[in-house]
Amino acid sequence: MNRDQSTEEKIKAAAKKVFMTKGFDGCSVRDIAKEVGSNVALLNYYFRSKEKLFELIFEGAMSDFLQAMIAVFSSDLSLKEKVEQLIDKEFTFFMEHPELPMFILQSLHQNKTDAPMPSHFLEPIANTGIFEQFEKAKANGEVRDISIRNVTLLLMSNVHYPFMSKKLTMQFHGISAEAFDEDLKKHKEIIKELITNYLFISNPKV
Amino acid sequence: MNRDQSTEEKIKAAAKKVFMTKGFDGCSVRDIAKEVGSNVALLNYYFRSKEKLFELIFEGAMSDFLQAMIAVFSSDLSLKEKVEQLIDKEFTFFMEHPELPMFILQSLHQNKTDAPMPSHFLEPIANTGIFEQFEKAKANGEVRDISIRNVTLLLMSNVHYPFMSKKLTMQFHGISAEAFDEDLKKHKEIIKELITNYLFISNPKV
DNA sequence: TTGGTTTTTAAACATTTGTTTAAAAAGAGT
DNA sequence: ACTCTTTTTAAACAAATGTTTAAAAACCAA
Repeated sequence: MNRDQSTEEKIKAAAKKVFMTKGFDGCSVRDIAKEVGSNVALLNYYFRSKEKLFELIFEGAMSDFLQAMIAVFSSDLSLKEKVEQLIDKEFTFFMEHPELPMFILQSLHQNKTDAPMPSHFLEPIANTGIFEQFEKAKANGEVRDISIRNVTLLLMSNVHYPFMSKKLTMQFHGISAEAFDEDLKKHKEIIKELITNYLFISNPKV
Repeated sequence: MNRDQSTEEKIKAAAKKVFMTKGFDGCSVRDIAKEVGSNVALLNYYFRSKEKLFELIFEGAMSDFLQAMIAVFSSDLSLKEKVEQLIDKEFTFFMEHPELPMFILQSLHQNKTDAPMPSHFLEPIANTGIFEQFEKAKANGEVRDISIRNVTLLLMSNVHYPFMSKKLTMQFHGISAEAFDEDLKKHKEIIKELITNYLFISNPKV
């Protein structure tokens, strides 16, 4: 049957690279074929169309996007530790995949994937029990009275946006990519302190 | 010479609308012409090409983007008041132009405008004296020891991202647009408290 | 080798793309 | 009315687009 699994994978890798940097509308199937080093027809041989190929890449990206979250949430830590770990893990993850946040938001923005987010993305998160843990902590008075949705917005804003704003920020301040990466590290520490300080009621240890 | 100034303006308005929602790559000049209700040739008659028209729209958007900032910074307020006002003003501004942050970042991301940010965008901000005011407040001990670049990143993250993440957040939590807008308002209040609390050293008034 | 299947290719396809051309329509001054 | 300029249009252009076709190449079992 098969022997060379790598062709299909090569195409997916190339498609991911091209879609990520140029977006669905910003590239042609020939761009992807050139990246693969082969013919356009091959893409439609393995995947049925540009759209189908894109949906595959998008779903993979979305999956990656949520992985770090699930890994942290399903661990056996206190809420505060989870928040701190989440920020750390997401930052190291996005350091290696800095295009991801922009790709996800841009794709959703242009209705490039019309379907509502499939439940197999969201259920694993709910199944970690993070929501219950949060509500309990709120009832206990460990955590400020704030909705989980606002916590999410707060976290995502401070974790995703910096990676999306790289070019804007570099131009705005006239700094190099290296200087920006330094700012990123600093930002991570800032928001860790800032967010935990805000969310968690300081309980006098003594 | 002229009599009907409105044709050129109509095209610009249509182009703005279409470019904002679909992006440069996501639309054709015929889409814009249809929005205007006229011929494609007319676009190239007034503006020389799709790219030229886009650059015009982009510059206008970038200008709007920075207006609120300049207005607040050049006022005669304390730093803390300026931060609070900035958050308020930007939120009300983006409530009316929710597509702007995504449009700006997406355009920069795809090098759709290769040129570095022109100085006529940045100089007005520097000219408000906001940087000096900030450094002085830091020296006075009113403000935490943090770089202006990190303050900017913090503010932009929490002000811009929410408007970009609307679809993601709505799908993520399975909520309506109205519910999301409520979350937005709450978010604004949260970050006002959160950021000012973090930045400004509480000085005992008594 | 032979025959049959899978993979890869070059070429063609019908549309759509941004832009240009040339003519028609509208305006303005006389 | 007439002329000259400005504005608008329909049509055409070459190039690029996503997709399909049909044949070549590579592979594998006999």
